[in-house]
Amino acid sequence: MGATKLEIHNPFATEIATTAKIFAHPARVAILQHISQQNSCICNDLVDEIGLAQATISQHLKVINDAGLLKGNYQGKSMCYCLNVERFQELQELFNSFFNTTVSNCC
Amino acid sequence: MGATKLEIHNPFATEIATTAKIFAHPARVAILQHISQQNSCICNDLVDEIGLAQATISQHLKVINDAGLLKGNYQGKSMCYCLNVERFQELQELFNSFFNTTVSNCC
DNA sequence: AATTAACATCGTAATATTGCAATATTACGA
DNA sequence: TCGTAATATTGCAATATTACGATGTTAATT
Repeated sequence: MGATKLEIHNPFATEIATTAKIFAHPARVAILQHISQQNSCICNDLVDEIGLAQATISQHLKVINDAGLLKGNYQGKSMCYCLNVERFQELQELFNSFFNTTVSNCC
Repeated sequence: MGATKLEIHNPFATEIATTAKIFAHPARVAILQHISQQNSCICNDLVDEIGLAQATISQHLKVINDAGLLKGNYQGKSMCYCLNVERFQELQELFNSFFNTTVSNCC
């Protein structure tokens, strides 16, 4: 008991929830904001900027990356974390389709 | 260790994350969808519809209500859970302001 | 007043998430 | 190739979330 009963919910609800989870932590939102504001690709200063340990930042980046929200150069010392704008807009549209189909019918 | 370090993040990131958490569970998304699709105010069939125990549904409703997303009649046998559309649209705009200010500058 | 319907709340168990130290791994430069 | 910088992964510990049974609350009905 206690675990999320994912399987019982409809696919759209599950998709919205899964997407929302990406943004459900301030560190991940801050990371996305920071990557967006950077003119340079070298984003190894996220640790200083966000104020969490390197392992923790790396973990959050993995969540963001697994969602398909990053692209760029992932090799060596000068890594590059850039926003995958196409994917980001996809998620925005997904949210908007949820918001726009959810209306009030009573009261 | 392990707890979310909420206080270290910027207010906007925290606000986005807090809002995202509301939608970060499929049951809550499904509840919002169902309330939206109902023509009647009497929403006591959520338990049958969603497939979770009454206590669990009530708990999720509390999260949704605490976010200001519900309005209606909360007394006695004929309760009414209706969507507070104004608040819902506020949250949509909050998300969109995040999406629209987060862009890609490199790669 | 007692009953009942419809929820809310409490207590607790199960699971998920977050955070970090320690330890890989990877690629570049000397 | 050796050292180093930059990041990923692993292995916990701490905390948060989810779920439900049991019980409390509230208002309409009998």
